[in-house]
Amino acid sequence: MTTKTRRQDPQLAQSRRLQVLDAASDCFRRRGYHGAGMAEISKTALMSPGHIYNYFDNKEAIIDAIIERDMEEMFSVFNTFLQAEGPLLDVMLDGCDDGVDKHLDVEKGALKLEMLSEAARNEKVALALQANDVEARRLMKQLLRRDGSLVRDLPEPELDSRISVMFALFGGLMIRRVLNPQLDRETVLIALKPVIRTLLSPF
Amino acid sequence: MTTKTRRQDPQLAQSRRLQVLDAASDCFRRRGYHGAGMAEISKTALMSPGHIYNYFDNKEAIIDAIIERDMEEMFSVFNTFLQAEGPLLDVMLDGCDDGVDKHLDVEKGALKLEMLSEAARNEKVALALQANDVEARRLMKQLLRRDGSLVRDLPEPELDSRISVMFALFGGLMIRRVLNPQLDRETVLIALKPVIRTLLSPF
Amino acid sequence: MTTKTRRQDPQLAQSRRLQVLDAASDCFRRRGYHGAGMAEISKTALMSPGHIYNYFDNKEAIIDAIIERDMEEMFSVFNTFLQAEGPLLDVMLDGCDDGVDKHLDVEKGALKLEMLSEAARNEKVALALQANDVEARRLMKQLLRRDGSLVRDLPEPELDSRISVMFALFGGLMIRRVLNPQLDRETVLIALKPVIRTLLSPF
Amino acid sequence: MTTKTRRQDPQLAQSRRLQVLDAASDCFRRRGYHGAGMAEISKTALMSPGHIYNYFDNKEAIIDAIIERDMEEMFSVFNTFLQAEGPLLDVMLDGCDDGVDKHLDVEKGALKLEMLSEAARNEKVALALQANDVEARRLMKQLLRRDGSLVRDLPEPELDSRISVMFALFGGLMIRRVLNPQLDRETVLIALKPVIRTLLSPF
DNA sequence: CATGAATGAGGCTTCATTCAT
DNA sequence: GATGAATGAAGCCTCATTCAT
Repeated sequence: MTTKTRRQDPQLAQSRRLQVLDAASDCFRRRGYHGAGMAEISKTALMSPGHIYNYFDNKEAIIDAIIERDMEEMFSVFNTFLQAEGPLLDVMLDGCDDGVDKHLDVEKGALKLEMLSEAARNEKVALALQANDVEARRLMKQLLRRDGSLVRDLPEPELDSRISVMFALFGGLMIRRVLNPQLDRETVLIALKPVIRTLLSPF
Repeated sequence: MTTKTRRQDPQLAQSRRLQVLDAASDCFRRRGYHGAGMAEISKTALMSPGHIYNYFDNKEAIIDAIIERDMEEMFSVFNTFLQAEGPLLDVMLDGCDDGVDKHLDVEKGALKLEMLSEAARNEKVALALQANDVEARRLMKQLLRRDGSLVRDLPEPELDSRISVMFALFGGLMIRRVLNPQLDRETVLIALKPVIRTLLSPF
Repeated sequence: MTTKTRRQDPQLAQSRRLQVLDAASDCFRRRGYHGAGMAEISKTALMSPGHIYNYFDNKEAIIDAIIERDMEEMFSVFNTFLQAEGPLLDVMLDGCDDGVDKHLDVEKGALKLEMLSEAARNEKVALALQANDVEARRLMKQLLRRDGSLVRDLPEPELDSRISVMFALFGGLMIRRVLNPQLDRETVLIALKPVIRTLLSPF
Repeated sequence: MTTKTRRQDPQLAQSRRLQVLDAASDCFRRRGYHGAGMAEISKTALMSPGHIYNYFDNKEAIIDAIIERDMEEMFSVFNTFLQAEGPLLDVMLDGCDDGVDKHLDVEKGALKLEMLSEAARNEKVALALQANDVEARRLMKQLLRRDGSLVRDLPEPELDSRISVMFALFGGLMIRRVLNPQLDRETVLIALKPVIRTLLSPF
């Protein structure tokens, strides 16, 4: 039934790719990109090392794919915001809780940090992440310029700054989590919301 | 000249250690912890690979020492703030420029990110960084509680939150730099200063 | 149509074998025995990798079969000579042009050299090639002993020597081609024909 | 005594390089370039695999060095001829015996064939061998043009042809040896010398 | 104190071969 | 008969670490 036939099944191929991606994400998170060996990844993926190379050209292609997957996930989050009704400030403040949760997630954070530090020495990874970020900033700006935003008429550079600071804030939470594992969502939110309010209102 | 005894010159030993630390910082910055080999470090330090092991047990011990040194540097920054006169808000807003500069520095950032992602999988590194952070938060709180602070009388959790958010903000700048290399200090400051003002004033 | 029985069609089997042999010859020529993978061969043969193993036990069996086929081809060349009329010297000199062409052919040469160097370490290949050579020398001697040969009455060892030298000469052309790709047929023939004349006349 | 000191000893380095070269020649001969693994080479060289890479960038660099070594050996042979007195024909006929011996040497031949077939698919190896051959032909032509040569005044293309044929002849002996291991020097010489005489005299 | 030659485990990747379908 | 997904041993190479000098 589920396994109809094995002959050139794109369904299967896709599922195998995901298997590898999941396993690799896991391993990179736990051991880092360099620390995780293909052997471990293949074992985690319940697949022979050699077979992984039917789906990915090499180890780097795997992290590339992981980044791409991340991108898609992020876009969907932005889409949620873009489709939300009402004043932007409220929408964003409501979204804060989830945003903090996501960025305090220790597992996701470790993987993201791993990719970021890999980017510092791996041109290709850097470019992928940067392309991703360009898009994220574009979507964010769209959000800030839409109806119901208190900052929709501010000049470009000021929006750029607000976006950078806001992104820094959330990105920085991943770092906080590593440096201060006790940090919890509620604590963060106390000061975070006022800051978000500042960033989404004219100064 | 100074103590001509041949055996164990602690002066020399210390200088040799620093030589290695400087070289290693440089290499880790450029190539990352895993990317930098002992061979390269030893060449940069003008010292044989073997000899490095007279000062450090292994590669990991080197990054531990670098972290420790980083800590000391950070404390001196805090001391500057603690000794500054006048209303805290002004002191901090003045300090912002330097703070942004430091956290946008691409080289330092790369090394820091490297250490952070190493922390995710290396208990010892994690503990060192966390200990450092505990101290940093303690010093920061001291700052917020001192005379001339508009938030000195706020309850503990609220201060904790403000500190975490502020730290996240600056830490996040390192990430921004990787994801958006064009980002410059002036742009960041536009929105950053209002945010700092928010964080240092009662809501 | 021909014998519609589904099971074991020797006709088809034979054609499949040839398909593989042609593909493999091609691949070995281009990439060498070790350089050509079964994947490439199977793609060239328009056949799945697994299916090849229905016709050949393993990769080595393929090169064995190729050698065998080469042998047959060579015999047919000799037969042409054996059936030619007229004084041997003339026949051979006429055949020279084709012989040079064949041995300067870069593709065939690459494959032959491949097999020769494989022979140096692969007993089975060596024996096949040697058996082939024994037969070639036998046919050559038949040629030299026939009517119209100026050397037909010379003692055995002398004929053996002439044969060996002549074979060395043509074999060596394959090597020349690798070492001196500019070498062309006309140039070779200038000195080759006098040498052949020497070899086919009493000293 | 022999081991004066280990500090940066170019003597030692050279001897280590040769150790590797000898071992690799041996292994390539026995197993072929692809068949011989670095592990086997390192074991044969009594040296760890890793250490080999202190002397050679990679496996290919080893075969390059072997080819270079071969070149030098060949040049010294030509020098012997160039320095010999008397009519060229006599010099060469005298040199024949050694030449045949060398080209019938089964070990050297296997290695040479290996390199030749590797050249068919490895550009760099091919270029090295070809450069070598250009030089060999140049030296040979020098020989044919010198005093005491019966062919010194022949036109260029005719000399080129004679050289190519002569080189083919000797190169072909390596092949003969593989295909006909019984072949011995004396047998070859019977017909070889008249051929050489033909090649070194006007037709 | 200092060197750098030497080691060898382990990393990524390839590829001949198998087998369920 | 035929497929191609899957295996895993083995290949080349790197690099942290050791040790004789």
